[in-house]
Amino acid sequence: MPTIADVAKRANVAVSTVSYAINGTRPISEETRQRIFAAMDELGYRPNALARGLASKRSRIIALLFAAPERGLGITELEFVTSAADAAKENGYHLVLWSSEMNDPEELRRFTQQGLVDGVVVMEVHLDDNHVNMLREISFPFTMIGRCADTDDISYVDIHFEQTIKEAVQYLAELGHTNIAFLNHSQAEFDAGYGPAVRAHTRFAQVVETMELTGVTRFCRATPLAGWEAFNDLLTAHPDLTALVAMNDRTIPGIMQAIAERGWRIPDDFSLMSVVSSARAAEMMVPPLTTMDPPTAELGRLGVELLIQQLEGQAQNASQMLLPCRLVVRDSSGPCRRIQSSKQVEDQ
Amino acid sequence: MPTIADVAKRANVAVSTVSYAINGTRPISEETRQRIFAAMDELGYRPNALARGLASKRSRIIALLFAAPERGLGITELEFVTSAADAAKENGYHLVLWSSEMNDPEELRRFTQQGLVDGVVVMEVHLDDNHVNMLREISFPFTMIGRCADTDDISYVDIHFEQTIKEAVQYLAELGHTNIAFLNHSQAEFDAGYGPAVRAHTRFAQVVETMELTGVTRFCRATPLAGWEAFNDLLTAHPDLTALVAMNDRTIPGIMQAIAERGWRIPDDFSLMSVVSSARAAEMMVPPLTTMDPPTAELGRLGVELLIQQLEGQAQNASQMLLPCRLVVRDSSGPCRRIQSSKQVEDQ
DNA sequence: CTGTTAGCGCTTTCAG
DNA sequence: CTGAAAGCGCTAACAG
Repeated sequence: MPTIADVAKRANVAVSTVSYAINGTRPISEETRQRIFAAMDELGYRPNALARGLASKRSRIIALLFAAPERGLGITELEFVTSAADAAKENGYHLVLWSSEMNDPEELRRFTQQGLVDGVVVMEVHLDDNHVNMLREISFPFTMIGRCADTDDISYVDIHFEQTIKEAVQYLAELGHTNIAFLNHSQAEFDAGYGPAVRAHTRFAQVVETMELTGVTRFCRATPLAGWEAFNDLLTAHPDLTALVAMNDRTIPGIMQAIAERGWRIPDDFSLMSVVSSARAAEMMVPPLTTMDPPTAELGRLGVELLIQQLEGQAQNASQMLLPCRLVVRDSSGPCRRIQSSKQVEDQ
Repeated sequence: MPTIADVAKRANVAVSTVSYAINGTRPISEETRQRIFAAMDELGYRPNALARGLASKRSRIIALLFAAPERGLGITELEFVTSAADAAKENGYHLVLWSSEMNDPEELRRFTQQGLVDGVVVMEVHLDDNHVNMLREISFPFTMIGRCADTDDISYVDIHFEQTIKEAVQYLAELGHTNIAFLNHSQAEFDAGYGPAVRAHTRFAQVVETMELTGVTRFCRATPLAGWEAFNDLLTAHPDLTALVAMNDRTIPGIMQAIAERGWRIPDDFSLMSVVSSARAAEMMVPPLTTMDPPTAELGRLGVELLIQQLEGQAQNASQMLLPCRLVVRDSSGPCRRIQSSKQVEDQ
């Protein structure tokens, strides 16, 4: 493997000149530039990433703090990873995965202190987040996909949950639904201050109140069985429900089954939709699920791009962006005939 | 950030002694060892990964070549990534993601020549694989999750497709099915020499022949719609089919719908199962899908562990392992009543 | 058992 | 516009 010295020798220049030519850090006459690049080509030279990083104190490596959520990883998380990796590569960075059951923030500190990475992108952020607190304390550069409660001076991208929940409820209301259930993440995740769970919870209550609808909320673990139980509980307590909004599509098969067991049809007798749910999952359902599709690829990409901007000093102050989910109407939602017809019965 | 020199000074030893103490490369008297580690603790010293790598010519970083398959990424791929990351961390390595639309193997060469990573784990391997050929040509250390046609001197872990297909067919045969369809990956993937598609194809033909069953094979893209079409085509041409084995669970919802549209019930009128399909996906179906569950976590873990063994010279020769999938009977498979009853009609 | 020192391959002052 | 040389922080001979 040829080194920069080999290139310098062959081009009849000093190593520093080669370095400047490569990095464009200093003007180089066109002629010597040509000579240098010719030499590099002929030798098949590639700068050594480690040496470069050691000397410049910038490794051009960033880490994705890839913490598995309590509910397990899904396609959404996968898309963060792939889009983050692509974005890093396009910007000339490498992406390392810090797959942490690092629930110990000390481990995160040790990792950052190895000098391997220039910054980290944190995902699965809680309102009061150990990892975020750690990084802040040691002033290590980072951005979030998601956000904690106190976001002063931190760059992040997150889903606009407030708007997402509102649009979902509004959509159902326009179809004529007035009794709507909201199936959140698990109680454990809510209690742990998991951002999406908390924000959506609060927002749903606000929205139904403002719109003068009847809303009921329930927590639910991310399994079909939990969905089945939750649905039956909800309908026992609130038989007038005609629609349900779920935070997690993993509950949906159980819900669909519970609906089928009542002899009901979707969406004629009951409407179902999921928020922050990947199109891929939605299209695996029968019938395909109406969802608010999250911009997963953009979130992953922006997470790393904001970090890189910050590392390269192009960012004066923190950029904070909230991205909307997009309503995609598929076949699981529509006007409700069940309650309408029973109302007609009452009216007679 | 303290350096090794600071530690040496504080412990009253030479830097090399500190280095040897850290790496255990040379015997150190217990007393000085103590002094050194005390000094490290007091200073909060962390060895610099870049410097260490540069000096030792071993970065302790490996890459996962994370090529997106034509059919898109699924939970199986996600599990490779997370288990690979965990395994790397447990062995003191970092894992970088080389998310390649690197269909250009030259890009892979450039990446390896940067001296950043000690080796790479390749996934989504084709029988004649550009990436593998490239790595071989430049003698860069690597292992495969999957395998190419010529595996001389290459370590790999792969699913034992031959056994998996056989067990799946055997299971269905024991339930009394004699007319069985096999829904492979897409024609494009087969033609590209994608290992699983080719091996499963060949094996299915063998197995039905040996067992004196009637088998029909069809390629199918990884979407519910393609599954729907494929199923209808198959049953038009072969009305006696009573069971289907699918290579990709993304086709299943379409198949289930097609079955429902005929007024048939699963599994009474038709049995369905998927091979090399994650439990997570299987449990999202209604009814839950019988599958041959692949050992995804082991595959990811072994992929990196074999690589690390090779890098650390503990591997004399290539280790090649084939792991079985595990039959998990859920609710989509059983004896067929449809054909039995029509046979009875004939018998009368 | 421990110390000295020459690199690893590059960046970046400092000097011209 | 270009060179010389001093590191970056660590490992691994080499020398005792």
